Amino acid sequence: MTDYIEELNENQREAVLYNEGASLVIAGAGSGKTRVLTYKIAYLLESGYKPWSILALTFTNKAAREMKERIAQQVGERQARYLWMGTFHSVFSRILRTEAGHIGFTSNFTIYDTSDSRSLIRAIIKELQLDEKVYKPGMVQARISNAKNRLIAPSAYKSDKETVEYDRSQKLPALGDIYQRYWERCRQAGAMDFDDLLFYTYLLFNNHPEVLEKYREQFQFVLVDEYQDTNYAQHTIILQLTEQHQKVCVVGDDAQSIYSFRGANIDNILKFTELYKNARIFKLEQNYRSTQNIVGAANSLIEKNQHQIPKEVFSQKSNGELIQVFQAYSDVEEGEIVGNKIVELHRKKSHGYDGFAILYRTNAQSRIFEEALRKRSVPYKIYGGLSFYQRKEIKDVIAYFRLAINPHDEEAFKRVINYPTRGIGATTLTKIIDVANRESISLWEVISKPSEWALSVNKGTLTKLKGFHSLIAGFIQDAVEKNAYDMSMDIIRHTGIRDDIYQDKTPENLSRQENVEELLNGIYEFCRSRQEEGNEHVLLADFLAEVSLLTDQDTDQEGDNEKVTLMTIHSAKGLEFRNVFIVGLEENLFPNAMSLGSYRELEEERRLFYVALTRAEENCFLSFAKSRYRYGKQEFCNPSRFLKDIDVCYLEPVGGDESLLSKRITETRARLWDNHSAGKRTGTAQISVTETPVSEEENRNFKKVSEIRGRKSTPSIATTGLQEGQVIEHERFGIGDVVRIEGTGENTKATVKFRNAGEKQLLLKFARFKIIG
DNA sequence: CCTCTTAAACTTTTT
DNA sequence: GTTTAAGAGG
Repeated sequence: MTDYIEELNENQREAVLYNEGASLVIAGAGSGKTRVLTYKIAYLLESGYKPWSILALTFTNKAAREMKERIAQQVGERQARYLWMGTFHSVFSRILRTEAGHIGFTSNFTIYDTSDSRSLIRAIIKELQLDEKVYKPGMVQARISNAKNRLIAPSAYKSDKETVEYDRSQKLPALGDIYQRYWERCRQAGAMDFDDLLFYTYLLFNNHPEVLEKYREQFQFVLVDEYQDTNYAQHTIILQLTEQHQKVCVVGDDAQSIYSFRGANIDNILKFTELYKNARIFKLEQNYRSTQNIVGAANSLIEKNQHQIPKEVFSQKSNGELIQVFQAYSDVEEGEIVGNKIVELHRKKSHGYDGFAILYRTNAQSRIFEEALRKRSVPYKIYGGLSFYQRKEIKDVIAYFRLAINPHDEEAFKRVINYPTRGIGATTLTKIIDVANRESISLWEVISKPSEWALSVNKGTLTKLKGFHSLIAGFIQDAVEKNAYDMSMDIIRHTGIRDDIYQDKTPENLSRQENVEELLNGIYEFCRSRQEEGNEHVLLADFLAEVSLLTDQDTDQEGDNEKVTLMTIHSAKGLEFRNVFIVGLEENLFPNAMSLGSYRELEEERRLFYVALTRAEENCFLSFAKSRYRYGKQEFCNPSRFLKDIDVCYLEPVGGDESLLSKRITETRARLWDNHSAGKRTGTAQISVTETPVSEEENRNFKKVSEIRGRKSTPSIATTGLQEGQVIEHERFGIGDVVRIEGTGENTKATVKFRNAGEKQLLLKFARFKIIG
């Protein structure tokens, strides 16, 4: 028996060792769920399963990566690297790219993000001459997404009596038509949205039994993490893959189901034992994360929910501290209290900053805490909100990338046809779209043969269109052979983006420059790490395929240790922190006003609070403010009903009686704050005083193309010298021992066991490291 | 066709 | 308070 099995408690061990058929692991918060999954996969590998025959689906890419690393520590990188592990979306997009031909796509299909898809929906609403006030794009998008998650295609949608009747009663009879058009336009553009990645996987398996058979045979064991947050489509795909062999293990906790707005359905857990008749159920109830007080408080809260699988989560740790509840007079004061508390714990009890998290219900709440922490020079990192890839300048650049890979991509086309300005305006674009709709072709096809499709524009415009066309056509040609980094440099130069953002030094432009440089450096790193792993040709398409499913949760910045974490409760799922602050516990904020409509939604909010509480290992602090700025107006608020749901024996109220003093502080602060923001406005002008000429700036920040090329021809000094048994220090992976050297000359590969990063294979001609022993 | 000014809508949560 | 859409004027 393998030694790590000894580290598990009885229930965990049973869950790990049972591989005869389907199993459902109900894992309470902090009960070592990830540990069970990792050990189970390690155990499967040791029992003879090949790594590529195991499919493990996680909720975030980061979770997948971390789990892979942990498995690598057990069984070695050699095996772990071939595991199929990732989010539903990333794993199935990979399969869809391989099988694209079966469903009428090419392997280069674009993935539309939420804003691409919304913008297309808006365009369709306008084309159908519907009122945007009635058919709100966001709401239409939600309805379409919902249909897709239930695997209802446009044709089925339009022929379903009940749905049609419902839409009519809602005074939205055109929804089916919008859905149909949206569907077709996505196909025309060679694009899939997030929901399509699941829907088309289902269709692929459903309509092509031989393809399904292939993957069924390949994936001999399937594991799913966070099963309570899967939707009907995901659940159905799992069933397609595993119904025959029943080798499936799903792990989840109904009490932590917080994604119903995305179609997730708790009932998937309940239905599991109906669909897999002989499924065994394992319950993990011992919490290893939190103190007894925190677990007790969380239990007393979740008891208030009707709809749940009964279980008794318990902790054998110490009682720990009571949960402190702070009352603040304003949102700003709430920030001050939290900031002070963090500084206090840091100073007096020397708690490292990385052990702190501030969790809130909505992203909009982050600002105040940022201010408070900045004022105290407390380092912090913030997740969510506007992600890097959502920024305008980044989306613009990426839109060109997308066109170079898939010119039919309508949203990318519209985005850059006139950026940088080349005199092709709204009128021309409308004409192109009209022709495309009339002929059922993509916008790109229209401008490829404008006369053939009878596009009526004047001569000057036609020339401009031709210019744009040949620009993109050139990129398309180069993109199949050129290195992704060279390609991205070409694009930024030849499109005029570089000239546009480097022409002046306004603060906005400076930040755009920084962001574009960061993107380029990202691509550079991407190429390098791929090359190190032995891929000679890293194409722009490879980068795009990866980047469209990345979220900023997945991209850990260097030097992000020792920082306080700010995030929404949703993104905190699966994480743990020594000290957790749950803020904004007010009616209409948490529970959110949007969720007060139904009991179901209210229970989900309560589960959300449960998730938040159970993130804490040692200390948990709750806070609410009596007034808060919303839409620029001050609003008064009442404490959240959830505070009353926690048994008082776990709580310790703090402050709230120094009303006069606090009020005075708040007023003074409000005045100061006005001055502060006024000062900031004049301050911005001064930032641009220290300036370097554009060219220098460029040279400093853009890495030279020759750097990549250069190393190809001249192998690094290390290639010749490196021997087994030596110790190296790698630029990214740190210190490691050279285990093995294979191959000769150009293709020499080293297997290195890194002390922190696990075992890696490095292609020496690309690897950057130095020998230290 | 472009750009500047003004008005309105907006906030739930995310792959 | 912030961001994005629409309208006016060049």
